[in-house]
Amino acid sequence: MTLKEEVYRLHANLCSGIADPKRILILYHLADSPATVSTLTEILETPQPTISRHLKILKECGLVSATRDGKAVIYSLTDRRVIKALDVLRLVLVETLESKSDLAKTASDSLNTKL
Amino acid sequence: MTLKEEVYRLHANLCSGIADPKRILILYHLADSPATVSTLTEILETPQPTISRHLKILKECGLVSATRDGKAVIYSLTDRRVIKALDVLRLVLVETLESKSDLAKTASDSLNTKL
DNA sequence: ATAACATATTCACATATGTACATATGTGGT
DNA sequence: ACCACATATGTACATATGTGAATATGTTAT
Repeated sequence: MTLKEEVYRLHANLCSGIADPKRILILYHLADSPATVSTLTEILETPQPTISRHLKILKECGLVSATRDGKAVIYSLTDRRVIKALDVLRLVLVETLESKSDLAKTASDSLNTKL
Repeated sequence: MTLKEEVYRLHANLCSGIADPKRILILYHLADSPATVSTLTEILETPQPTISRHLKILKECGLVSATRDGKAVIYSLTDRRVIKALDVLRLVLVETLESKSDLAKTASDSLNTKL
């Protein structure tokens, strides 16, 4: 594999880190403020092991970082620019959807307030 | 599924559109200029059916659009902001890698010239 | 050391994804 | 109609990914 291919593979790997609905939700929650696994488990109403595994993936991508505080492990966003990039993609998504279905219309309404 | 979940699912689907090395390469090539399937097949040295499939996925995500010109089908980038977002992610990736391995150093050198 | 809590990992399973090969569809020229 | 070229699709296969249940690891307090 050439260096170029390797770099693009790494880039793809980073992108696959943000290619899951739960992980996007996690990232947006961490954008507001750092949080523990328990907190995210409650907020996302998802089993704790599932949250842990998603966080592990995000950490391996370098998207989040973890610090231990006693029993709890606090996860926080490594770089806020990732959220900026996600917002751009979201906007493009919304504009694409707007020219399609009814769901899109409703979805874009609910999203425009956040962007 | 709630609307919120649905929107995040769609967002994740868009992200998975850019979560493959070959598709990222395709997007960057289309960023330079529109191209046909044949052209991309030659440039990426990848079987034509594979290229067609990747383009289909990118089209379904709304990331590229296709227009037919005689026998050829010309694919082009739908929205350049996607490249902007990818560049941001690439930059974050490079900075993350810089604090890790030797590959990272070389990779970041070769990337810095492009960003 | 033990108990209680927070987080991480293992396993088994279903589903999704990428690929190559062969083949089908579509388009223009003769 | 036929042929040649460009693109798309069907099939089969290997690999990757997400999930829940059970369990393991780590941390603090007593």
